Amino acid sequence: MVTLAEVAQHAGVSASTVSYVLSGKRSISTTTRQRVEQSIRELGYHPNAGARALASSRSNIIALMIPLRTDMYVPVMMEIAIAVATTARTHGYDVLLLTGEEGPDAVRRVTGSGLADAMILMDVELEDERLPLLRSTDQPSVLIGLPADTTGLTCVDLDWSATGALCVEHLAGIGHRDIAVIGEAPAVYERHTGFAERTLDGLRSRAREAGVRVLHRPCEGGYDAMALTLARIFDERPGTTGFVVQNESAVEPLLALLRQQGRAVPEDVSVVAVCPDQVAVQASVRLTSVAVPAQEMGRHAVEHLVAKLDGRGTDEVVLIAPELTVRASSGPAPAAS
Amino acid sequence: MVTLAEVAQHAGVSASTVSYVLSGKRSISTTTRQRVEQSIRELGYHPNAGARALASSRSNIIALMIPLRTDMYVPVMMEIAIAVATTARTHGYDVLLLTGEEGPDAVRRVTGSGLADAMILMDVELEDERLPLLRSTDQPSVLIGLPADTTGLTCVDLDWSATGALCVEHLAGIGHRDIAVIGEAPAVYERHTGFAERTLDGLRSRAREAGVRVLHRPCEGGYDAMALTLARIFDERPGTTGFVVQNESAVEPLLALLRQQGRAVPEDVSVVAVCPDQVAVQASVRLTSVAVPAQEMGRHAVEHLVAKLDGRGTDEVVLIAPELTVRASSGPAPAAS
DNA sequence: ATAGGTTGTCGAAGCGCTTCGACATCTCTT
DNA sequence: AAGAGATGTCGAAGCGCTTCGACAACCTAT
Repeated sequence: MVTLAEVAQHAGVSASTVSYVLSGKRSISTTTRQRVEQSIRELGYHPNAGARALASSRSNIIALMIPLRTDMYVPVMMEIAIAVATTARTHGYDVLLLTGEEGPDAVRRVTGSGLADAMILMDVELEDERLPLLRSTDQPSVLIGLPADTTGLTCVDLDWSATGALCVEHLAGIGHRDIAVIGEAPAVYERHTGFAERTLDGLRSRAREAGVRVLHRPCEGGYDAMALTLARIFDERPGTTGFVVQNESAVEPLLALLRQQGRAVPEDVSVVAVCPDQVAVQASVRLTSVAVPAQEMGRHAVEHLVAKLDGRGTDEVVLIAPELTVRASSGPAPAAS
Repeated sequence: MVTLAEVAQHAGVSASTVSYVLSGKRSISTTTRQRVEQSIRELGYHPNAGARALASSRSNIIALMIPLRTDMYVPVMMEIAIAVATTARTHGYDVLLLTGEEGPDAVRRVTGSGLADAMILMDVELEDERLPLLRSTDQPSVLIGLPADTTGLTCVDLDWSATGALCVEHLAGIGHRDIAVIGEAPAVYERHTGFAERTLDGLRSRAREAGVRVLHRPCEGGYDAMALTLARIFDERPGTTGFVVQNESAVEPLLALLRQQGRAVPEDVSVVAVCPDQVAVQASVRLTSVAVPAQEMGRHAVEHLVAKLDGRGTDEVVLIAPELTVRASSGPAPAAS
């Protein structure tokens, strides 16, 4: 293992000079710099992470807490995680993967041990039990998701409320009066996950304004659950012509069941999905959808965090504006018969 | 930030004693141990990760390299990643998330800097460019996936060749003579990803033995691609009655298209999928499938790695035996008409 | 020509921990 | 009763780096 001292010796300078070449925190003459860089290359030197962390009290690691649960759409999580990792690298940080398993203790452990310089939390609940810890520490953090009380926190999220409103707006705008919302699994609501509830709020308040009716039903993914849910919906509101789906694993079942029941999309019923674009275009009907901007969320989170770590940056809530793309699954409501 | 020295002072012992209490590397009297543990708790002490890494040259971090690509089934990756992270924690390790982006350089960086004690590599290609580096370093590593040459490496993987064989066996056993294989996206084969090619090998050699015909077609996921692929298959082999699908995003499109064409599953055609059980049971037809044991792979990988780090453990290739579960998508081949 | 500023380099201290050898006590043997 | 072996504790060295203050050496500007 090559050390700084060896590089220094090889280049004929002192250790501190090598350190300053590496960090750029003091000016170094061009000739010296080049000599040092040459030595670094020749010896294949890599600074030791532990020593660096100890001396500088900076680990250059960002912790990412992802949930264990699988009741949320996994590809979105993954996409965020990957965006976080790659963005972090461009700023010189590595990413430590923490699962929800440890719960709030993980926050304590990471903060206390200096393992990471900062954290990103996913799957935030409205009253998340990690928040008090976060507020009481001076370690920078960013939430992906919005808790009930955001004072003293930095959050990045899609504007779910606006997302819900946008869906209703679109459907109401093309004449639908009875809208059913296929939501996430019941457990998601029971946990009071922010995004699910906020979407619903947005949906409902816009519906009130637009004078349309909304029926919300949580739904586990899969065909059987969807069949049951759908039956109940048409039972209760036979006039339903618009669907909003916020549950990726319910999308395909819904389309298949509608088809099976002889309800044509978009002639008889319209469907708007809240899902990544990739899902929307790969479905059996190209779906009108509001995109979940997973990459953007991950990137934003890291960039805010890095800003904070650099002493720039402030606590703030960044809501990404939703965008609805009209595709083949929505159209004018059929004339009431 | 509480330090070891402060704990020592608080407990009225020397720093080294506290260290030995923590590590258990020397015997400590019960009374002293308790006093120290008490102090640790009272002060809320957490050992500093950097200092520890520096002094012990052990970071207690395992690096996990996951691919960037999204042409493989993401939930499986995620499941492995989560299994790795949770299993690692039970052994006192944290997980560093590396994306494929950096390529082989990431291996150099992590090895050289002592950031991680060991690595787990996913998405292994037959001639993976990271392998030479891995072989030339003494840092323990485990591959999830099988390269062409495994000498000096430890690998964990599903026995894909046996998986392919098993699928054919099942279909041939219930009378199917013409089998079509819907594979992963073409890019996966072009990259020479081990699992895809091995499955195919297993499929083909067993087919030869069983005297059945196999037609393999790579397929991007989604409806349009699947429609095209399916049309070509029936065009070339109208008598096809058995399908093997190794591409989660083609499963549902396939079922929908078959239904649409009036081919009943399993009466007219049988479908065997290679996918996680969850996908198999959530599909519109409960699928006969060979499970991809994602969790098991992740767990195994970590356990082998930890064994190596503890000085136990050897280089070896662990192939997990595939298991086929018969569900509702496969049945006797229709009598030839 | 000289005070005052830059610029580039160095030495040394110290980050918080692990670990080794030393040593003081005990507890058996014989 | 004395030596041998456990057992429990301590002090000190050192892991590889960052960073601070010091100080030459070189510029200006007067």
